[in-house]
Amino acid sequence: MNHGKIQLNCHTCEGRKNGIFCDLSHQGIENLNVEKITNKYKKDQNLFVEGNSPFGLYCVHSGKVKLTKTNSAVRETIIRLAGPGEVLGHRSLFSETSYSATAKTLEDSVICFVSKTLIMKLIQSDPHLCCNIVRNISEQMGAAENRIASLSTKPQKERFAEMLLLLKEAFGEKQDQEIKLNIKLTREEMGSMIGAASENVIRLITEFKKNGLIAESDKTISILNLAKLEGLANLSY
Amino acid sequence: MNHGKIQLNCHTCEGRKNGIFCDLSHQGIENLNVEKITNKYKKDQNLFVEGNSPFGLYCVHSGKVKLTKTNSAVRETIIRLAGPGEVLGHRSLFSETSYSATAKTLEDSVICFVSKTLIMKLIQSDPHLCCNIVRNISEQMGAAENRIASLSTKPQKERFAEMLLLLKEAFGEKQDQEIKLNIKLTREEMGSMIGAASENVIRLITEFKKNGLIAESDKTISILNLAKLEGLANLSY
DNA sequence: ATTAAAACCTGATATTTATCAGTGCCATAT
DNA sequence: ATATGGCACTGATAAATATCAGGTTTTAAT
Repeated sequence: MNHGKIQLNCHTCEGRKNGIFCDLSHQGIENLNVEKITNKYKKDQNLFVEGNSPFGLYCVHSGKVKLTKTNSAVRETIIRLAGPGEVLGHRSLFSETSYSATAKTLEDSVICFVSKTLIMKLIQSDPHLCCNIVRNISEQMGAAENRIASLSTKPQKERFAEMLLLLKEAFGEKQDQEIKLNIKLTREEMGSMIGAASENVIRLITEFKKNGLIAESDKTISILNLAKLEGLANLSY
Repeated sequence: MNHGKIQLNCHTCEGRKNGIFCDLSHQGIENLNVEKITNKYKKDQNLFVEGNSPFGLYCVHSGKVKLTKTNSAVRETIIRLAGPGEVLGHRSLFSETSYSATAKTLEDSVICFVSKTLIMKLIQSDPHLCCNIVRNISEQMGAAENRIASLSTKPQKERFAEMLLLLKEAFGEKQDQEIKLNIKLTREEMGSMIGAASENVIRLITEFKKNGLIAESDKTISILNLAKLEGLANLSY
């Protein structure tokens, strides 16, 4: 087991270059680099919990995180999945409310913490950052609106096909003829992404496999027939 | 009929004081005041249409607007309702995509247009504005997440009760013992807010009336028994 | 005032989806 | 090696929801 501290360099961090810190000044990146706190998380650890008060944001370096809401104490809903380069917890940080969701690692991950104080300091010195945050949240808002429309109007099968396509956008890796979705989710978790009981997800997976749309090995789904899947998803965007 | 131009003063505009322009500098407000373009809209007019490119944002002075998405060419989904003081179109403006929804007036309205150029100029001179926009979108994102969770896990009746409570927050006016929801929506529109067929909305309204939860006069719903309604909505926030 | 269109309503039925019960598989801890 | 718990799977049934068909009322236009 490795108990050693991890040293990450924000200047060269690949994830940073696509995220909200992409066009920070050299000095800003240096501040980030010095003040950020990097931690290793095992699978199934919480970064933060619904109801708690935010004191900074989290930046995924490696690994994957799910954001969930536990509605009415019963079924959980996955609000978002975040992979390398993505930022978590900024929404609650700026709306000045407590966390509206719980963040939990889906696999062993390395994640940096950036304090609220530092964020505010960075925004002062580098106003661009704020615009990037607006852009980031705006894009997530767009995704959320699409999901609301899907949940409101589409049947489960279409939503499931759509989910596979979204996973492809975020975690897809082209391999020969097929596209491997590089993320491991239980049937239950997939269900909580599209508002379906896990039993129904199982049935849909069985059906899609039978029809040659997808395959699965080592808990990982691959898309075999993208065109057909897109047809099934009945996309409008 | 009144063809005259409307003169609105941003300095004294009540709506502005709760919105993203709330703590703009005096000079910033003056720029807004001079450059904004004010228009009257009849009921059912479009401000912008899904797929078009944004060139500014819209600020509701009076009246009400619905933001809808027409998924898969069939059923429409209401993404959001906006009343006086609320801003529309900023999401697409900043994510630099085309409009993902259509904005249409629900009643005769007066709405100001603010060009993208001016917004960017204001952000330059008054960086606070950007933070307010972040806060604004963050709050909307929170609402969107709640809706996703509701649609995913709650039955129609709960979602309908929840919708009435949200309408109360946005448009409720206390009158004696009851709370009047100052907005006129068709059964169809209410259905497209909660992902339900209009027939089912009709049945729910009938049921709620019978149970003394709500009343209706002149197409306007009033909440008679708030506590009972909150119980039915099974809120988690 | 008359007509047309839109919205509202109701019951019956079909479809979708959830729930329940039971089984087997597989990883992992003892 | 074997128990154990979690996950995957399957079929049957129940419940929720959509759709359809037929009305009535309301609203708006001529």
